[in-house]
Formats: sequence, C-alpha cells, structure tokens
Amino acid sequence: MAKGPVSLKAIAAHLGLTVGTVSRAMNGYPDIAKSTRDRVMEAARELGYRPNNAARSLSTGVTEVVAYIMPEQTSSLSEPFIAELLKGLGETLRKRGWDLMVTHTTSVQDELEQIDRLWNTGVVGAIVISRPLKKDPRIPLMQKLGCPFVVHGRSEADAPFAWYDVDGYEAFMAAVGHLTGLGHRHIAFVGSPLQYEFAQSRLDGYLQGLKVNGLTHDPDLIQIADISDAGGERATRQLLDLPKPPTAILAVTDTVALGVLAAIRTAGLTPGPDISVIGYDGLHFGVHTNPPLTSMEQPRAHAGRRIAEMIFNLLDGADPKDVQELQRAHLVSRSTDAPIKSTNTKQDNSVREKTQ
Amino acid sequence: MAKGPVSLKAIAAHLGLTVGTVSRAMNGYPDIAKSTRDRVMEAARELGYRPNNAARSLSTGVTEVVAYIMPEQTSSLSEPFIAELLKGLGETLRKRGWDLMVTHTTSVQDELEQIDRLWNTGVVGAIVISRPLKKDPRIPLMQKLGCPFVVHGRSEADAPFAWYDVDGYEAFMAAVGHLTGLGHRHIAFVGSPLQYEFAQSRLDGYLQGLKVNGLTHDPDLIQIADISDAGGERATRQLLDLPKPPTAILAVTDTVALGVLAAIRTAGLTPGPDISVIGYDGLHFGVHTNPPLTSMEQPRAHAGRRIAEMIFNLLDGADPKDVQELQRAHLVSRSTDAPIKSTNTKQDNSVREKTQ
DNA sequence: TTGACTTCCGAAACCGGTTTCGGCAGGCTT
DNA sequence: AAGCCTGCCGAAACCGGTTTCGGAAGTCAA
Repeated sequence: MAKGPVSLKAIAAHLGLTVGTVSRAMNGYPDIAKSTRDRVMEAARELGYRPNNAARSLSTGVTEVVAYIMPEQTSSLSEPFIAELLKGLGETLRKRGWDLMVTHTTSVQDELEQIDRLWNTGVVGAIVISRPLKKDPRIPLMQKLGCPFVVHGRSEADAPFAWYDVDGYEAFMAAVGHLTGLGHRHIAFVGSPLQYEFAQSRLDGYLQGLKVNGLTHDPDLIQIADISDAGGERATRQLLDLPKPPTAILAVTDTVALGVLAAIRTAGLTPGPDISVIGYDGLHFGVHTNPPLTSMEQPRAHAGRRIAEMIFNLLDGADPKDVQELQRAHLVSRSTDAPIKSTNTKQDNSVREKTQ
Repeated sequence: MAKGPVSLKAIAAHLGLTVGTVSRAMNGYPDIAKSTRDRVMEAARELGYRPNNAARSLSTGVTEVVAYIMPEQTSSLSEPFIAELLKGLGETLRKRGWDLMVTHTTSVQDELEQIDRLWNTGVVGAIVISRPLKKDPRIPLMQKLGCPFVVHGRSEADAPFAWYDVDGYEAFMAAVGHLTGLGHRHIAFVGSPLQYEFAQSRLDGYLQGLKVNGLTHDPDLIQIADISDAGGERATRQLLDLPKPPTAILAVTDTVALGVLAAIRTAGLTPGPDISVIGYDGLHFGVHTNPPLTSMEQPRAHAGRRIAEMIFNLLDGADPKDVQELQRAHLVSRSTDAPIKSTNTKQDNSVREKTQ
C-alpha cells in the first residue's frame, strides 16, 4: 500500500478518467459534472492524494514559499525577537498553504546573491527582509527582479515598496519626554551604526525629544555601539567616564540595554535610582535583569501575522504603496526608570578633565 | 535583458545545441567533448543561467530542502537556543546547496500531518525534529515514510535512527556532585513534564547523583513545571514552603531557572549565598540575570552544524545506527552556586506545617 | 428531422529540467 | 577497402501536474 505518494494518475486510473479531467475537477473548473467532481474528491480523500509540489510549481510558475532573510550579525540576545516574528509569519502563511524558509547570509554581497538565487531558481515566491539600511541595495534588487517582498522596517528608495514598521522616532521622543518628566536633563543615547535606518530614526527621535523639551544637545552624550550587550557596555563606560555623566541613558535596543545595566552596576551604581535606563523592544527577559529593565515595547507577535498578510495582499495584486503599516511602541515601566536623585547636581567624578 | 531567469533552452539556442546536450555538459557526463563543455560553461556564466528548482526536483525526485519542526510550546525565553541551532543548520546546509525550512505546528496531530505533507508533497527532502517525547509518534512515522531525518535528542524506538544529543543524565549527575562538594545535602529538582525524554533523563541523572553521593531521595524535593519562567517560579514557591526547604535547586533548563531565581528573590532570599541554583543550557543571558546564573552549558553552535552533516551522511547512504552523537555539557560557574551557609541547619520558616 | 447549443470529458501541449537510446562521423585495425 | 570502435551529439521519453482546445454525446427548438 504505502508505496510513495498518490499521484493524479493513480486517481485517474482508479476512476477511469484522464489526469486532465481529474485535475480540473479538483481545481473547480466549471466544465466538470458535479457527479464526477464528487467521485474525484472522494477518491482523492480515500487514496490519500498528495499533489506533487514541484510539478505544480513548475506548471503554474509560482512557488508557495516565502524566504525570511535572517539579519546578519544578530547577537544571541536579540533572537527572541526574531523567533516570535518567525512564528507569527509561519503560522499565518500556513493558513493559505504557504511555507516559510529561512536563510542565513554572511555578507551584503552574499545576501544579494541569495536573493537573486532564491527568486530566480524559483525556490521561493516572495521574500521578507528585516532591519534595512538607510540605502539598502536589496530593495532595488527585488524590485528589479519583480519579486514580491515586504520589508520589516523602513528605508529610502526611489519607488514605493511594502513595509511594516514600528515608529522608533516617536518612541524615543516619548522616552525622552518620560525622562524629563522625571526630572532628568542630562540624557544620553546609546545607539547603533547609522547605516541602519532604525538606528538613525531612533537617534532622530532622541534629538527631537531633547528639542521639544528644551534640552540642549550634547554630542558627548551620544555613543554608537555594536548591537550587543558588549557594545552597550563599552559605550556606557565611555559615558560614565565623562566629566559630567548622564543621569539617564536611552538604549537603542534591549540587547544593548543589558550592557548598559552591566556597566552601571560595575561602576558601583544601581540602574534606576542612580541612573535611569530605558531600552527598546520590550523583550520578556527584561523582567529578569538586574534590576528589571524598563523598555519601549513593540507589538511583536502582531508583526509576523501582519507581514504575512501583507505578502498575500501583494500576491493578490495590491499596489505596494498601499501595503505599508506603522505601529507604535509603548512604555512598559519596570525598575530602571526613576526620578532624578536630588543630590545629583554634585558629581564625585566630575573632577576628571574632559580629555578629548 | 533582464527578462526572467535564463533556462537551459536559452543556452542551447545561444550555442546551437539541444537542451539535453547542455544539461549533460553541465552535469559532467563523459559523452561530451571538452571543447563544448567549456563553451556551455562559459555561456551559462555569461548569460547568468539559473536552473529551475522545481524542474530539477520534479525530474530527479529529490528536493534539496530540510524542514525543521519547531518545538511547540517554546517560551520566548528558550528561543535563543533554537535560533543558534537554526543558524548552524542553515549555514552548513547551504554549503551543499540545500535550504532550510521551518514549520510551526499547533498540536501533535498537526505535527504528524505536517510531516506527512512536507515529505509526500515533495516540499522537503529531509526533516529535523527537536525535543522528542519518550515515545514519539513522529519517529515511526518518518521511518514508515522513508524520509531521512535526524532527531535532536534521544527517544525510545523499535528501529535505530539518527540523533544528536547532549548527555543530560551525566550533566545532572555532575551538577549534584558539584553541589554536594559545596556541602549541600538537601538538593531539589525543578523538572518538566516527563513525557519528554530530556526531562526524564535529567531527572534520572539527578536521582543517580543523589545516590552516588549517598543522599536520600526526598519526593517533596522534586517539582514538575512548565518549561517557562512562570513554571519555574510556581514550582520554587512550593519548594520554599516546605517545612525543610532545599539549600540548592537544580533547574531542568535555564528558562525554568529564571523563575527559580525570581521566586527566591521574592522570598527575600538571594540566590547563591542563601540557595544555590544551577540551570541547564548555558544561555548567554544568564550573565545578565540577578544574580548571574550558574548553568550546565551545552555546545549549541556545534549542534546545528553536526545535525546538518548527519543529514548529508544519511543522504550519502549511511546507516542511521551509525549516525548518532552524544556530546557532554560542562559547568559554567557564575554566581548562583555557593557553599552551603553554616547557619543553615536552623530554618526560620520551618515552623510551618507540611500541608499536603 | 435537422441545426444550433450545451454539457462534459479526452487529447495533447507545456513548464524546465534529467536521462536513456540511437546513430552519424571519423579514425583505427586487418 | 571493408569492418569496427569510439567520440560525440540529437531525439525523445519522462517527472506530475495545469490549461487549452476540440469533439462526442445529449438537449432543445424550429
């Protein structure tokens, strides 16, 4: 019995029909008698028919698979974020019979090569990328290829494209507002390399937040770090060595914020009471850090679902410029945001000279 | 120019050959003149030939994709583990031209259905599953289907199969040994549901560790919890409410250990000095917990690579019984393992009666 | 009864590769 | 010079579906 998957031919033979007729019956063509359609459906169910994917794909020209290009350089700490995205993506795709593929790349060049390969060999029928650069070569490439795609994040591009993003600009503006409300006037920003669009917009939001709250912009309070806890730690050491260290630090991601917390603790201070820290992402493990991390939470489970739906919209013929969605982050206050210390004007380590 | 992918036919036309000849030239058949083979290769490179995947798959009957079945019920905290595995898997598969697909399932029934579908429709050519049950229906199913597969973890089965695992039994035995060396005699175990093979073997290792160290086995010190921080927290509350609470707790995973730490802190105690805690997995975020978590680390980056290689071994005809690998975990000591407190014999909360 | 019109299915081309088979041309032997 | 062997390529079947086209039956009206 169980000798490989059952083909159309098997059903046709079983019923005394031709494969063409069986195929049309299963695909709802109107030129098939109701009675034979029922017989075909019944036989398919009974025999356990499994349509060969390669054959369908070859014949129709579409492949019901979307590729998710893994952001390179993802620290293990940022993975929960991606895993939740993948879950939402995968489950929603599945509802329309699509599957999800993941691809790890080693460089920008490799990334372009993979996109070209995945699309042109017909391995996938659509692509999702995350964390775009301000000028991201992948976007014009996919546009040229004619491959349906959704970008998780925004980017500059000549032609409009489909994207899903959370408003980091607004979030960091709000975070600055929250901290000024707590009395902070000396707020630092630990960011990541500015070729990433998200890094730039969060920095811009921080700067705008300073402006609307009447604070002056001190370049020393801006540090650019790797997207990792180690990066955040290095950057924070720089900030703490300043003649006049910040009383609050905004971190571009929760991963970076972990390093910020570590550096503060290492300096003998306690995050929150001594120096406020706010991260971004709202990752769950923030409740287990020392102390629990205040963060700007973004709707993560939602992201994967929506991106999958956007893919289907594109496939159904929607104009990319109509397939764009901007969500908002909101503050989840745990233990690292606190009012400024009253004794804060005097700084022990302000005797040190500014060396640069 | 850029009008869709270049097919064999295009090359054949360009060179005045037939597709069959071009195909054989590219696949190294001996009946092709060296000169024409060179011409074909050159033309393929020049025109940017992209073999259609569906056509190849249909013709050869193999699909160069492996599916990774996502363990259901993965808390967001355990995701770093999976992400690292996927990375190793994906990168190693890519070296031989294979791609990686991920599938999220909603139930055991759905899982079996997905495996059947993925294999019988030819969407994938091999499968990897994680975290098997002691008696896992997926294994006999894949054996019946004839689908090459590797199990990440061990399981009971009639016929031998390929697996990669880390010795949890030995690890928990060693952990108990480490704690007794620190003077602990009252060691608890927070485990997960015993239908999972890994849960059972880690529990067995714990029990064996007690035995070889001459400790008696107290059933009250064994708690079974969900694989999550919340589960670990609930279980630990039970332990702390005991007339004679443990002086050390072994957690079945780092995720669970996070909850253990939280419960201990909530009770006004500090993990390490007051109660030792050892987790399992060695996840990096353990350095950021309060306090940093001691854990049994397993070689994670290695796992993905090896599993991919094992897939290829299977594909190359290896006998599944020869494709099995057992790795060891080793203790990474951070701050939650400490000598037992000398004042420990007297317990403040031991006045409470045992209620169950 | 004949013509037009449906209804319904078979036949066949096609998607883009892989692989088997057969035969032409040239060089070799005897 | 006939026969044979080898090197090399074209022709065609095949994988398992999808889709177009044409025609055989049946229906109905004139």
